[in-house]
Amino acid sequence: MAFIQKVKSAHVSLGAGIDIVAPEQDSDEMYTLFSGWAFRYKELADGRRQILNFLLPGDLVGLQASMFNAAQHGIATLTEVQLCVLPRRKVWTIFETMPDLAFDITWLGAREESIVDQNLLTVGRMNARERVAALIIGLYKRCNALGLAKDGMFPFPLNQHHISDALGLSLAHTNKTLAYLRRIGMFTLEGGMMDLANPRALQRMGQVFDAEFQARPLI
Amino acid sequence: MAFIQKVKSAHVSLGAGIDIVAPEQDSDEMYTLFSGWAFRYKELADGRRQILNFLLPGDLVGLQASMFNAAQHGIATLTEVQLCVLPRRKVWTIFETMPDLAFDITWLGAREESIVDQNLLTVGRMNARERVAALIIGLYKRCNALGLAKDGMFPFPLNQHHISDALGLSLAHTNKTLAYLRRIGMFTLEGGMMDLANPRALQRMGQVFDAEFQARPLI
DNA sequence: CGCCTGTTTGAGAAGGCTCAACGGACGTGG
DNA sequence: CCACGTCCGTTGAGCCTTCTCAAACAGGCG
Repeated sequence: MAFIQKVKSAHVSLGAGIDIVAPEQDSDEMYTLFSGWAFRYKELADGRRQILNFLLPGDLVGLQASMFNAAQHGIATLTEVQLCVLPRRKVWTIFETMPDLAFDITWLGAREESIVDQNLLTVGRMNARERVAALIIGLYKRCNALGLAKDGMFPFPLNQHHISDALGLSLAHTNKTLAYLRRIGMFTLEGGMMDLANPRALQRMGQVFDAEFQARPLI
Repeated sequence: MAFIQKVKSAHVSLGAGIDIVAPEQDSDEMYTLFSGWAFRYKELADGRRQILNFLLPGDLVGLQASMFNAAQHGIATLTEVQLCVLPRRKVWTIFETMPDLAFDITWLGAREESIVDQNLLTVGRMNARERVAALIIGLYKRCNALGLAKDGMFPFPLNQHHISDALGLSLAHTNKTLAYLRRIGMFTLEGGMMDLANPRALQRMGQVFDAEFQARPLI
């Protein structure tokens, strides 16, 4: 967030369920997410969709797009969103004149990759219950770090379609798995607020380790 | 590779099947892969392993590790390997004094993430045959770009264990899927060399798009 | 020769998928 | 005010892809 404050320029507001960057699009801007939720995704030709990771306030939007000629993925909003715009050519200016900010950009990129890594482990090697647990607890921890959670409660703007596409499961099976976790009392969800009765138990089920992403001292 | 040449300092050689960075390890160095193959991976407590991506010559090794206090993943060699060492504190020096190289580091990080993105799509949304095809064709294309492939032939140092751990499949099913692809004449494999009879057909099966990773002009 | 690593194959089980239908909440238009 | 469409969540039946478990085989090496 400190990073955002420094580079802040124009704000842009967008509604929920909108594509910020379409797949294959040649976007000319990089953004930073100031408020709201978004997600990155990829699609196959026949429509199968995989959500790569969710973006929360403070995350960089479109770093890849600003490095390559065409984005390899799409980005869409989950809620209303406020973006801080960063014109692409300014990225290079940052590298030239503000090495500490350039370092922050790289750091944010590395952190995002680390999240995608974790998602790949989840999707590749966990069963349905573990996957759902890992997703919920992962988002909970990120909300917690941002001060958006309070004793087990946090905003949860995903629908079951998003969950299944993030976890590589079918919609029907996602629903049944959620029903199971709800039945054994792991959570309740209403009005877009998730309420975790026992985060520790959910964390065990999701096999999530504590990754803190502490910045290293630079020297 | 141009990047490597500029930062080249000490060379290190390692044998095959060795951990460069163990999970959770606090590594003090970043490397760049000069020759040979390696891979990044994550493990669950009970031993299930997911390979995140494969590293070929020119790839950065341990960028995440150099940004965070503890690596969130392990890195191991697949073949004999030559590394160029880059002490961690020198990373900061690069950002301070060589913005173009700093940009290259960020670019390489973004490209690696883009590969992990693709792997997540593959593992999350493709069936076994598509996954194997996507893996083989993906490695083929990377070898091609490095000049390591010649009319459908390229080095393939993975065993079936690596393939199954990269694709989120069981060893047995990986074997049967490979047998199927071999039976219908998609490839032959002997002595660590993969020979693709019909790369186009394999590419269709793997639903792999052409991602070229062209660097954007900086301004 | 025996052992180890890596590959192959089969039988049976099961987790997850597909297809189909239904219900509730909400918004829109007549 | 009601009829209708749409979005989202729910549920059931049956199938099938993939997994687990087990055993056997091939090659390399001490």
